[in-house]
Amino acid sequence: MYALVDCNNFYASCERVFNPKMEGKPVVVLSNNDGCVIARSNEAKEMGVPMGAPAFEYEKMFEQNNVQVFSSNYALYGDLSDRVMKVLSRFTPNIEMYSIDEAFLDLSNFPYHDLEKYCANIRRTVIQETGIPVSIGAAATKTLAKVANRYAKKRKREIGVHILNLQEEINHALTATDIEDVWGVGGQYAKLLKGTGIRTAFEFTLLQEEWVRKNIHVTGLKTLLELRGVPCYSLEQVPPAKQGICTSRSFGTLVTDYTTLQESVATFASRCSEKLRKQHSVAAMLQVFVHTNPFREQDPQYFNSKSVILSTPTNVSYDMAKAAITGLKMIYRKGYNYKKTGVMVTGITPEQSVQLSMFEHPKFAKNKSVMQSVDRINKIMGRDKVRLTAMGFDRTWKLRQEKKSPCYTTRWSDLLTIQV
DNA sequence: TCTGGGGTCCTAGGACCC
DNA sequence: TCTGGGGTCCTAGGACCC
Repeated sequence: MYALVDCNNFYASCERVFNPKMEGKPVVVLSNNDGCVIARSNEAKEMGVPMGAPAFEYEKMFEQNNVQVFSSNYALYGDLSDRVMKVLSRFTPNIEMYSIDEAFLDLSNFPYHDLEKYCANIRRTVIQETGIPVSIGAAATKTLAKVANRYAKKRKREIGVHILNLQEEINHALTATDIEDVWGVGGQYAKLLKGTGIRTAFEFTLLQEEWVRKNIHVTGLKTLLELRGVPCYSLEQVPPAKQGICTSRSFGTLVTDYTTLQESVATFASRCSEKLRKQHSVAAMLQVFVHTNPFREQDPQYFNSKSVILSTPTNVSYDMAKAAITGLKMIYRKGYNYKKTGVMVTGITPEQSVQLSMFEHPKFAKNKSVMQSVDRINKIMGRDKVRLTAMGFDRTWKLRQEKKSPCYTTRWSDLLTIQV
């Protein structure tokens, strides 16, 4: 049996932990740049705020209904996520941290008649020790555990736990699940399936395997089998090494000049290098992209990207920033309002197994110790305390974040004070 | 009239997830 | 005026190899 533990309305719940006045009130959290709604409390959902809603369209509605609005605070969410995962790890050694707010637990070794109690205990402990409410669904496959979790969240809100074990119960839950709510079925396939008369997860399980294989490919077939109780996905306790790493941002204001774009691109390249060093790997290729704002239809639009091959795979900030700037120079065009740039690195391999370039003088040891020192200083003194000049110092392109809550758990100056 | 067979690697595009 | 960011997998097609 797999259990899926999913934090309820995670970002919204995080905002409430240190601000209990918001209990029972509508809360929404916005994406970077305060752009879209990416998390909603139940109250906000019930008021009809859709996922992904542009914040500016709902500004009045938020005001009229006293909705608490927050910019996203990833330092806070990341830290609370770690705490939740730590609590879960006490209940089983076999855990897969699937996303910032979800974990699969392998409960195969637990006697089946205790499962409901055991899950209820997990749920109680998490909320008591972290303040984050969770829902738990358990079943024989991951996809069915997802179904069970959704069922627990929607129909058993008070209990918050649902176990799918008997075929009768499974069929009932599958019938109550719309096809577009199945894990692995997105908008496009849901449309296709509805076109052929399939509306629920249960109806989907009755389809022929060949048809699914042909029209929704092997991923669809795996979903079908998982819903029938045949496990196709196992627990991934050790996250596989990343194949690509990307850092990109939309700008708070539109950018037209080359220098500012270059500063942003150098910053993102440096950030990618940090991420690579953190996982002890190097990248062989770097891609830089720029684009204008597609929502401003009156503006001339420009999307472009350029790949740069790194002669020797690297994770050294200045090498990568240099490559990114080389690429940017090739695609920069005057006369556009740029909205977003980004840097992506691929061809990722372990640091220890780098193939040296035939024509380059090996200066690995030196670069490595410089980077290690920079990382160490920045860890103690704060991000970008030591930085590349190319990154600039003004950050005129920075994010808009007007409603960010304090970093209650990761910054001394933001520590909550209580007056008695 | 006829034109081999069996591969790999890379990229782009489309689907999906949170 | 204002519309996020970071990933995965699969397939098809082209270029290449012997």
